[in-house]
Parts: sequence; C-alpha cells; structure tokens
Amino acid sequence: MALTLKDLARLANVAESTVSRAINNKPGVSEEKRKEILNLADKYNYKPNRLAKGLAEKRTKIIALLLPDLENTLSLKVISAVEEELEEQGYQMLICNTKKDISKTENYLKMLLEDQIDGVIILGGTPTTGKMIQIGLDKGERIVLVDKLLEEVVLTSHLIDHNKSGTIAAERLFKNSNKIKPVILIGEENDYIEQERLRGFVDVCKKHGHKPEILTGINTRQDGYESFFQLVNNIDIPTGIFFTSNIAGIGLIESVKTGGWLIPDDFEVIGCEDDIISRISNPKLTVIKNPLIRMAQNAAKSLIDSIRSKTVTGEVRIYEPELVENDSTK
Amino acid sequence: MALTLKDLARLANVAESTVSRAINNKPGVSEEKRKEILNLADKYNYKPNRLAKGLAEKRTKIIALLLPDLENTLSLKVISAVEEELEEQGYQMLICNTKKDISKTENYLKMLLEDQIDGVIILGGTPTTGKMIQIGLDKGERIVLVDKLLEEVVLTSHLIDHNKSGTIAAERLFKNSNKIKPVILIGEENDYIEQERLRGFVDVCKKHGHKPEILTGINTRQDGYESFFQLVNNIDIPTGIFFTSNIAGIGLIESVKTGGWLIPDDFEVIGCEDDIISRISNPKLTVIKNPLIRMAQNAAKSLIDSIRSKTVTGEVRIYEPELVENDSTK
DNA sequence: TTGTAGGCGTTATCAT
DNA sequence: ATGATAACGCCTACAA
Repeated sequence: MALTLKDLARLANVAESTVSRAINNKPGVSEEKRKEILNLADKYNYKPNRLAKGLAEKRTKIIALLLPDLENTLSLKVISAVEEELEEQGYQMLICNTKKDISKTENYLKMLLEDQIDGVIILGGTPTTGKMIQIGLDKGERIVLVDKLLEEVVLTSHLIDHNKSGTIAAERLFKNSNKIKPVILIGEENDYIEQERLRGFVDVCKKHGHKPEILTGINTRQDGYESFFQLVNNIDIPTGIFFTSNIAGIGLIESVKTGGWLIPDDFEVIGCEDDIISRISNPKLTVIKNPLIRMAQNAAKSLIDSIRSKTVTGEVRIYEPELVENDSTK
Repeated sequence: MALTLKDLARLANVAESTVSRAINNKPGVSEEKRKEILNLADKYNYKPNRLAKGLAEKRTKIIALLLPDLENTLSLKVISAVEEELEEQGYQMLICNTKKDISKTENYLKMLLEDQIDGVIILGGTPTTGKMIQIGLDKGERIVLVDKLLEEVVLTSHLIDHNKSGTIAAERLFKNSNKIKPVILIGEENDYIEQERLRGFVDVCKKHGHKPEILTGINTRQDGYESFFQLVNNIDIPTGIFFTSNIAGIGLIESVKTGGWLIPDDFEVIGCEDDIISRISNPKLTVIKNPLIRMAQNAAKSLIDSIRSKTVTGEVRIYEPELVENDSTK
C-alpha cells in the first residue's frame, strides 16, 4: 500500500495540515519545512489519492466526453484532441458512448451534479433532454457543446457554420461554368446540420439560376451507389454533386465510374470532411473540411478555464469550414 | 447538492449503516425496512457517490485503457469494444494515450497500486518497463495484455498468432500457382509482430521453393508507392505481395496501376487488417483479419472477472487471424 | 508558522 | 436486526 499524507506527516514530524499545505503550494509553511517535506515526498514517491482529494475538495479532475457513437474516425479525432488538451492540464477523460441513448447522457450529467466529475463535453449527435438543460443552467459553465446547437439555453458552444459548407460547395461547383447541373445528397432529412448545408447549397444555386436536385436519406455506400440511378435518367453533363457523407460518396463514385463517366470531367463531386476516406478515394476528393480538432481543443480549454475560474461566459464560437481542393473537381 | 446516504437515513429514521445494507443488498435488514428505504431512495433519486464508495471500499469501478496512440481506427475499435463491455458491468474507462511515452504508462500503473483504478488493459505497442512488471506481479491479475507479448512475467494475455498471418498470406498467394513471385513489405524491422509475420511468410515460401523478396521500413502511403520502384527492375509476372500496412498497400497499388499493371491479374496483393482502407480500396483488398474486437471484449471480461474473484489465472489466449477474400487476389 | 479537529460520503466492525 | 463509530485519505477552518 502506498504512502499517505499521514505517513508523510509522521516521517517529517509535523501535522498533516502542514504537509497538505506544503504539497499543494499553499501559504503558511516556512520555506525550510516545505523543502524538507517536498524532499521526503519525492524520496518516498508520494502520490496524493485522487479519490480522497476529490471527496474533500468536491472536484475530481475528471471530465466526461459524451459521444453519439464510436463508429467513425471523427470520434477518434475528437477523443484524441480532447485527451491531449486535458492531459496537459492534469485532467483525465471518461469516454461515454451514448449510442444516441438519452439515458446515458443523463447519467453523466447526474455525476456532474454530484461532483463526481468536473465537467462534460458533449459532441454533436448526442441526444439531450430538457431536464438536462436545467442541470446545465444550474451548473453554469461546466458543460460545453461541440458542434451541437442547443436553442433552449445558453451554454458555451463551439459551432460549425454548416450553412457555409453548402455555399462553399455550390460556389466551387459553379466556379468554372454556370451551366453545371447541381445535385446534393444528404442523409437524415430532419437533421439540423443537414438542413443547414442544404439551405446554403440551395441558396447559391438559386443565385446562379439553378434549382438543385435533392436526394435525401443517402447514408451508406450502398445508398450512394444507388443514388446515381436516380440521376441517370436525365443526365446533364457536366453535373456537380455535393454529398455530406463521404462513404456514400464513395458509393456514388463507383457507380459513376461503372457507368463509364469520368470524374471530374463529366461529374464534379465534393465531399464533407477531410478524412481517410476522402484521401484514399480515387480520385482524391475535394472536400469541405471542418476544424473539428481545433474545436475540440478549444472546447476542452474553455471547459477547464471555466472550471478553474468558476466564471460563466456562455460564449459561442463559430468556426468556418473550408474548401480543400483535390482531384474530384476541376 | 444531491442527497447523501446520511440524508436518507434521517428520512427513514434509521442508522446510516442500515441504509448502506439496504442499498447494497446485504443481509442484516428486515425486508420491511429494506423496502421502505429502497422506496425512499428511489423517490428522492438517491445515487451513491462513487468517490466516497471507492475510498471506503478501495475500488473505483474505473479501469484504464492504455493505448500506444490514437491515430488509427484500430484504437477506436478497441476503445469501443472495451467501453461496451465495461459499461455493461458498471465500470468506467479512462483513456490513456501513451504516445509510446513510457512514463505515462507508469503513472497509470501507480494509480493501480494506490487503488485509484481497479485495473489496466494494455494494448500492444504501449511501452513498458521492468519496474512495471513487478507491479503487475504484486497486483496479480489486475493487468491484462492485448496483442502484447511480455516474456518477463506471466500476466493474463490475449495474443494474436501473427506468425499465422504470414503463413496464411503466403499460402493464399501460392494457391493458384507455385510460380508466383513472393514479396513481403513490412514496417519496423525489429518489431516483434512484424518479425513473426515475416517468419511465417518466409517459411511457407521456402516450403514452395521460394525465397521472398523482403522490403522493410514500409509504413506510409509514400513508402508503399516507392516500394514498387524497388521491385520494378526485375518484375516477374505473376507477383504476390503481402504488406502489413494497408495504407502503404494503397500506395503500392497506386504505383502498380500507374505502371500499367493489373491487380489481381499481374499482381496479387494481400493486406493486414480488415478496415475502412481495405474496404474502400480499389480493388477491395483481400486481407488477414485479426479478431481485435473479440480480443478486446474478452480482455475486458477477464479483467473484470479477476477483479471480482480476486483470482490469478495468468491465462494466455491465442487468437487466430483469418483470411478475408476480396478482389485483390484471384 | 504550526497543530487540532471536523468533515467529505461510504463501508465495516463492533456492540446492543 | 439495528445502531454507533471508526476508518478511507485529504482539506480547511479555527486555535494556539
């Protein structure tokens, strides 16, 4: 069993409180004693017990990261970014795969309330209820949102301007010619993010005198593959396609190629997310890149800041997506 | 602030110890009182404090997952599998990205020693020292290894027969013809896993009267792309290539195609790991698949088992890789 | 500057 | 079957 603070006190012939002060760099100890105690602590490799400390201080230096799922590399990116930031600050991270199950989220927020974790980062796609929001309010800034819009309450949020993704994509497609036929493939029709992208895309198309063809429910590779058949009856060359799921995009590209068409000559396509899929695809995809890593880092930072300072900013930061040009556009 | 056990005791007009017994389903409470207390607990939504419980019981229901990095989807798979298993058992998971830094590993093992976490799962690639091993011994079965061979000490381990990966790959390449020219591309030459794969591959080649061409240090896409130039001087058709890095394999395939050769007609290739890369690749890669998810699940299970039962098995389980046939072989 | 003592929320030991 | 009470390891008034 490891050394405790009490042991250290005995060894140094001082009271526990003195050791505590020395260890935590708090005033009220003579430099002499502090040095002595610190040396002893070092010598015996003393490590404070997080549990006891947490119990006494009502903070644990652990934060929870709530994710909608653990399926795509996106989650990994966020995990990695948050972990790195937290580790630097001496915090630890609990992963919660909500699988979009709302009760999991609730459990973690309860832990927050009970001082068993210091804060929560919620990634977009994680479901929430009104009840939780109240908790968020009570606890002020100990919840931060990443790529998740919550209208009912003001929480520190790091948001992506998804509308802009749509506009950037459309504008890129019209860059070379106004005569390109615009198509957009989205997933869940009712999803806020997808709606924003769609809106941005449609708006720019209008500006160019076009009304884009809109295909919804395109999530999987198979969906993407089959979506081409819906376009094929009245094909106009050139056609420009923006899809919000890269894996669906891969499917689309396959069927475009199978049909004997060329990318980017006949079809120009733009994907969402600069990931392994877009980089491996042939041709390499031109994509709209979201600064997720930066967002996740900042989220972790702002969370820790607010835990430390106990201030409530309710700050909302908007991040701009950007175009990454590759070979699927000309 | 949430309700405590003490509050509950007051509400029920009983002693704290009685509430504790009731809550934890321990004997020594009349059914009558137990019902009453449980009802109260439910009504007031009582949740025991993990920290206090951990402090008193000397266990935390938290385990640490030590990873070499958070770069590839492999880590995500393991995280996901372990998380799922633990969640079912009421455990939580702390992610530790060691970045192959040995001191990080040590910190977590120290936490183990200090009862701040209940167990550790170490994934292959994470560095360890002799000192830690001693800790492992002291603590018996609270450490389990996944795809990591530790010869100095007997710990519960879940290992992959990487040698077999090599033999399966080679045998598949020789399946259609004995005249195929075997090539193997590996990464770090001194890595145990890579050596095993190489050994298995070479052995089978020998059996077929061949001595394979061996290229080492092939890790990145670029490496893979360039590796082809090393073969190109004396090309024999057909050639069969086994690479242990899929991303390098993608590079190789690109340069094969660029050279005007066909896969699988001229070159048959086999990769390692059934992942997003192998599935998206064109042609879809025939690969050696490792049952990592199953291993990770079992590791989590065996860890919890040994925590619960406090028994030491030192069990070593070997998992067999298997061939997944796709379109990069004929 | 230093020490004493009570508390954080729970479990466990010993009486009753 | 119950209830006090002392741990668990640390922090923090308050006192000296």
